[in-house]
Amino acid sequence: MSNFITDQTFVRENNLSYVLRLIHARAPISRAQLATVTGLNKSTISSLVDELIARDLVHEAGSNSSGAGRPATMLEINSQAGLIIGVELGVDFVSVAVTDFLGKIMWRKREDANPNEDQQKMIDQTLRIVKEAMAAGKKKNVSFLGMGLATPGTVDIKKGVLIFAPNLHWRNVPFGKIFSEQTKLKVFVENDANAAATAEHLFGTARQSQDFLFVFAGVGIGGGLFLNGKLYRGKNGYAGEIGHSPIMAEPSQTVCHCGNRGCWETYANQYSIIQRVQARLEVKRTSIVPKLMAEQNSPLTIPLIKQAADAGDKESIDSFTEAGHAMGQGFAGLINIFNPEKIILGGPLSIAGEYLLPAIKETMARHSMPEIDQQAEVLLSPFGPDASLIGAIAIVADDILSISSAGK
Amino acid sequence: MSNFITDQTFVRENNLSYVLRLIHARAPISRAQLATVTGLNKSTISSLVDELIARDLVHEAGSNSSGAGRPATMLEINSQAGLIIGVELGVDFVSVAVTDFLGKIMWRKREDANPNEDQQKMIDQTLRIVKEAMAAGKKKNVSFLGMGLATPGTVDIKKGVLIFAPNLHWRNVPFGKIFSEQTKLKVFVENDANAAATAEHLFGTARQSQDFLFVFAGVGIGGGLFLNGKLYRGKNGYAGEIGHSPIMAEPSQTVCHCGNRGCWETYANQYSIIQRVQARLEVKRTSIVPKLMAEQNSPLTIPLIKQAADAGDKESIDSFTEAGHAMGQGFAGLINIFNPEKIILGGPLSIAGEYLLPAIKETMARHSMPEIDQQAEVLLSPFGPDASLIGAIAIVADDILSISSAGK
DNA sequence: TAATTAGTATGATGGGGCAACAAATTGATT
DNA sequence: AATCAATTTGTTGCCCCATCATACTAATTA
Repeated sequence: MSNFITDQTFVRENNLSYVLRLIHARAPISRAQLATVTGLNKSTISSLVDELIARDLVHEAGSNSSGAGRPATMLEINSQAGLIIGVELGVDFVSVAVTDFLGKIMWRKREDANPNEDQQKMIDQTLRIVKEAMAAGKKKNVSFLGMGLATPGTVDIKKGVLIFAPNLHWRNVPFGKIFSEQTKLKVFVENDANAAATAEHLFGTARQSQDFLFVFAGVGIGGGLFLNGKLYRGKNGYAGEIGHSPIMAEPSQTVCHCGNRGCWETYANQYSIIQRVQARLEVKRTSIVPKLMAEQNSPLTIPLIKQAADAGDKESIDSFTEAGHAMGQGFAGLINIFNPEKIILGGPLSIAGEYLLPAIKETMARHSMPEIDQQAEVLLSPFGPDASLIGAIAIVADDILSISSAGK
Repeated sequence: MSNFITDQTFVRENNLSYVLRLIHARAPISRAQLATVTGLNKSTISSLVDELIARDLVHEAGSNSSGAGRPATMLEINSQAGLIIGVELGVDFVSVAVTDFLGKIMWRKREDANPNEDQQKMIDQTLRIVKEAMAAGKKKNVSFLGMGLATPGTVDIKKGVLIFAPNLHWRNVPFGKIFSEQTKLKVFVENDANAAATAEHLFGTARQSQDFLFVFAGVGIGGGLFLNGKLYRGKNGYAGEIGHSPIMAEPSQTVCHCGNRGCWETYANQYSIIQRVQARLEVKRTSIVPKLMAEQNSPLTIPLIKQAADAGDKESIDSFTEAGHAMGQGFAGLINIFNPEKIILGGPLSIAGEYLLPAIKETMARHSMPEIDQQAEVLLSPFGPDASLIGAIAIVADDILSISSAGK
């Protein structure tokens, strides 16, 4: 306690937010149950709920008579409180989605993109899709609550500026300003892994968790650290660069794009898997991978390897398993450091979760302290490769659930 | 915001605590300055300060007239608020200290001990020294505020029970119960690295820091994680086992006592340094280390190697440097993950800080992402090998600074 | 003596707590 | 079938006590 000054306004907003989040996490729930769970007086709960209903964030939804006594009026989040636009700027694509307040997708679109070509072009492309999304949303008679944008790299969330995205080769892009001017919406910008972690907390497998890690595996490996019940960002918002911890998974050490050797992510990112498959193909010719590539006129990609693995291709399965072991080594280190309730794997690589997870768990168990390992659950994100897109939605929803627009 | 319910009592206690900590960190300070810094109304500050003075935690200390206007009455912590007993249970020693409320040592004693021999014997030994300490403290006319105990291993701080200390081979020791029965004091039990981190936050080099790491280097390497302004303990209080992250510092991988190979601490703990010196001695005979060992009739220890290094002994200096590089590799990983304001090195090994630090910084810079590294400061704990002993004091002081005895 | 800064006193506003009450149901009794 | 007690839900009115705003007193300098 005691990192900030409080007053009665804080008490009110804090309790409003607490109750609102409880309803979000445990709906349907009655006023009486809320009073029991929070320890607040029944009359206080009534007053808080009245205000939430007046704000159109909550509504009553029938009554529930179980046993003797007056039946309870159940409360739930008003999914029609407004629409949310989420944008994920990936390394080679743009995804946009429109959801209701509960994260249910109403509309979505994904386009390939090339950030290396021209920054302005990619921003224009994104703007165009966002405007399509808004047009689609306007057909419902509900207003927009805001827009969220998730991107790899470090972000100044207060200013809404992307500071530096190594994989995009972008620096100092004022996304918040650009998109709020064009959409007239409140725009939130967040790191992709942090956004995904928020999505798990609000909509996914970490709704009750205070301490969990989200591992975003794709071109690189990024981490969203949810600690003591909130995102941990570190001094400058750089926290979570878990991919660059030095580990030794194999004798040969690939040079990481960060310039070092032995970075964990060089053994476990999507490129490492493609390389593993390529290396196997040179030795062994029975794999169905070349055939699939020819049929689909496609380069060697993770979805294609996954497809091959599903068809029983040993080279593909083995490559995933190998990468899974490398991942597990990193997970072990994380578990020793954080003693989290959960580690959730998401991002593009997570589509191969069924092949990665057993290897991850095996190596993790071998390399982490037994007392800690027994406590930690490893899970696949229910949002898979869309984790950060849903994350972009989640950071908007989270702001509203916080009540106080001043944040913190 | 919004991890807990609040009410007016919370507001009062929180603000009392906030103001008390401000006075602790920035004394001497006036009411007017407190009002400016906190943003609270002048009358509110007056009321809070009155209560702190009534509780004997703060007192007025002269006035300070700078420029025009009525001179300010300066406030400071009442160092005579009471005495604190701190106990550090090390792997092969027991240290006890008595300090005033500001952590100033009034009395201290250290004895060798052997935890492998007999747990009860070591507890009895500790109790004996604690009673000596209390007798010494009673000569002043001030009462005791409480007792803190720092120990390696995982701790249930609510119950005051040591859950498991691998280095001591102890399990489920109810220190809180044992010592509070014998001393009639409120007893706090905490992990050694967490305690040391608290000491840095209250009395040391991290008084203004919200996000910093304490690295306790000795028999093992443990970490105290101070994140978002408070200690992070993880799901079961196991967080901070940073020593068991798998890294590759050298080709040969020593087996760690945790059973794995390649753990960071096996390359950087005190035993690794002793081994490095021993290996060098076999090759080269000019070192003064054997002479020192003979003169002092001492085995090869870190203090002895430090002594040799101070006398210019190349083998000793090189051994420290080599271990420093291994440490730096681990530090780099930590900085990438946490983006902390500071990393503070303490514990037995820190007496060789002047030899370790340059190597640490060099390797750290090479293995961490440049943007992050430039932000992180690496420091030696001002308490050196006593970091956890002062930490035991600090956890008692911290509880009092929290005002609310219900904690949180 | 005016200007300036420090600290205090008083009443206002509005949080949550408490206790009595009203509302809506079940189920046993008549 | 009608009634009444028991039970649970939710509301109302009053209280306590946070901080705030304002006006005040206090102590210094120029």
